[in-house]
Amino acid sequence: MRTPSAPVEGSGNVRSKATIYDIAKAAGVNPSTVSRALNNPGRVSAKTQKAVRDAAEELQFQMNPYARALGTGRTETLGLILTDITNPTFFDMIRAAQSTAITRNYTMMIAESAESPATELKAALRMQATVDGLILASPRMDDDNIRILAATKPMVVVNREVEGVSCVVPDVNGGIRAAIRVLAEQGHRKIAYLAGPTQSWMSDRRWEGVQDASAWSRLETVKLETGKPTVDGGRRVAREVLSSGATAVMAYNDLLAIGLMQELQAAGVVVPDHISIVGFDNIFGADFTTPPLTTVRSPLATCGTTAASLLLDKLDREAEDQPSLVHVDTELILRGSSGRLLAAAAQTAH
Amino acid sequence: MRTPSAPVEGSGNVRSKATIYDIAKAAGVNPSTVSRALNNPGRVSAKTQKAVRDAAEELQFQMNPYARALGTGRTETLGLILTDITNPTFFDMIRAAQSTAITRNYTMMIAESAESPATELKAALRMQATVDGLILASPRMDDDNIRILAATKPMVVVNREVEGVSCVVPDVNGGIRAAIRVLAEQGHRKIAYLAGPTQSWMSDRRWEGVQDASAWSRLETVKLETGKPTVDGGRRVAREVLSSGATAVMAYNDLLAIGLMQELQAAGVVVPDHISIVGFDNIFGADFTTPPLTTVRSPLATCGTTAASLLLDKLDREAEDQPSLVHVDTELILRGSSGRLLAAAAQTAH
DNA sequence: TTGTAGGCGTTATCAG
DNA sequence: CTGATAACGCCTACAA
Repeated sequence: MRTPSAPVEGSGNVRSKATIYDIAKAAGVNPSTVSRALNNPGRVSAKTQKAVRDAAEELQFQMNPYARALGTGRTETLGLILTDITNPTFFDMIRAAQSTAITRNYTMMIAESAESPATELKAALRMQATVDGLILASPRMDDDNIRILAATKPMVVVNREVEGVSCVVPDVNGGIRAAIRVLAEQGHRKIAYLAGPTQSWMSDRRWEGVQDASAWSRLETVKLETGKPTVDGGRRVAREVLSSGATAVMAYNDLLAIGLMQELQAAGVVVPDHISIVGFDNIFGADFTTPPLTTVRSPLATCGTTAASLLLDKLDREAEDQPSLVHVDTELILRGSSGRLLAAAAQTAH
Repeated sequence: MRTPSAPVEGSGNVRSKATIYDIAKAAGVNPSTVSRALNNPGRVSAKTQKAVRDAAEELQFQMNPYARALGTGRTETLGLILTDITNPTFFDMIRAAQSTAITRNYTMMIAESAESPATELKAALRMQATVDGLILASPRMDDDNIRILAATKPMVVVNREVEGVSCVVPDVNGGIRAAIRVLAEQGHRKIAYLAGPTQSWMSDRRWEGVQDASAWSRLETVKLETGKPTVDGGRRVAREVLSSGATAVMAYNDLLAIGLMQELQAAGVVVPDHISIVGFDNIFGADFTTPPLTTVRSPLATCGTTAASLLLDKLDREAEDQPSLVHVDTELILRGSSGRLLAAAAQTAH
């Protein structure tokens, strides 16, 4: 009826793939019983249970996830899509999401979009076929596409708010207000915001936050566009920062902030005496710089954990639950790259 | 014969899963023809081709990878297993591997072992069931297990040499010799090596390299054990470094080096006047420190690309090819954390 | 060039 | 409690 098809060597070559059929034969039961014994421990007699387990052990049985997925549609796999794997901003989140997934016996797949909405959508579509649920981190595609995806399979969005979809979003205003307040007290009057990618929802939120808080403190603001939100991108915008007349800079992320600081320092500008710099995210290495970087910490690790948990809960419930919106707080981490403006120095800088 | 089972709404609800059967119906052909049209473009008439493609497009067809995998055993997926996702050492490698995989239309899955040989083996076993091939980065399990895994499915090991398995390994000696030579010229006489994880093959190679090069330059060496190869691990070993009498330190990796430097500086030790510090890997942020970190650069990005290519080639060939061993060169990146030993300072330090 | 039929490994649904 | 049997979606001889 069923050909084992194994090119059997005489030796105890226990290589490769034993199926539940092999176990069934070894344990003297029916394949379906094996399946039950392995999955619903309790719905099978104790001795059968043991026989099956032993045989499985003996044959080094490894379930074939594809065969299972084909029937059940479930793969015990989560997908995580982000804009740039190498962006340290995501490290904590990846790690956190990964480990909570593992804890619940799920595997995680990662893909990146290279900041392109199209690539992102394609990656998401492809992943949808493979995973039980998806986490979209800082997605660049438009709301409608996100909702379409969310309608297909459970999904959680991080770092962006989308109507009708579960989201985990840092509330940037707390951290920003603290930062602006401090900058104002230190004598700054004009703040430059280094914008993130055009498609970035979060960059807009941060810019809004900066404007609001600045208005409150009667500070002037100016928005400077940048290319990619990387160290290099920060370097490139240094000249523009200098000519903007701003004495303090809030960057879309730490990478930009660090790049800017490096370039300014190379040009003889003293941080923070001439210009104060504040980043976002508190990435790994943000405290390695001289001076160490003042930054608004987004608890990305918390976001990762929360997102994964939310998603896994959805999967467990299997029900059409309400989309939830989780806000996590941000805080200012005051370090050396921001400080009181030295009037004399300020003049030198221009 | 086959129940579409779709709870068909009247509307144009194109949700979820269209199968080749749906396409077949829409295009007025047999499912097998659809399969052919989609996979072997050319073995089907032009007009059928078009009809099928159009229908697929229309129905937003997404192939079910599991169904395909079940039959063919191939999933177009690569697995990458590493010891610690958050270790920046791997970032470049992950990225490089990922993007070469994508280029060849493969997806990549990532898992981590938390530095534990047992976890690692388990993760590898689990992944084997899911992926077409595996990349093991800095594996901690023993050679035999690696060979067993490699016998099951195509595999490439990075950062370690295993007899009979394809490996991509940085040749540390070039970089180490350069480092030791410079240190010797700068007046150092005793070098401390901060060891990596006990299970780390690469840590042993680096220690050997340090010993060899030191012997050549008639320098004394001492090996100091550390806990986890992290910034924190580096901090913890600072006291021991001071009491070792060494004036220069080579750390297993940059993380350790940075942690050590931070702790020493906090204790008033001046780097490099009192103690020179050299790291390994040239991770992101290694040049953020003050002084910036001197380090032996391992071209991990190259390793990632090479490993992925090797693996994909294996998969293409499908043949039992010879295991290859690729060496990539390392180089010394001389920055500020190493330098001439100041005699006066040296005395102060003890 | 295209259709038919069987199988991939597992789970689910029925009987027994 | 356990056995038989039919899907799950796709691929691939083989036949037409």
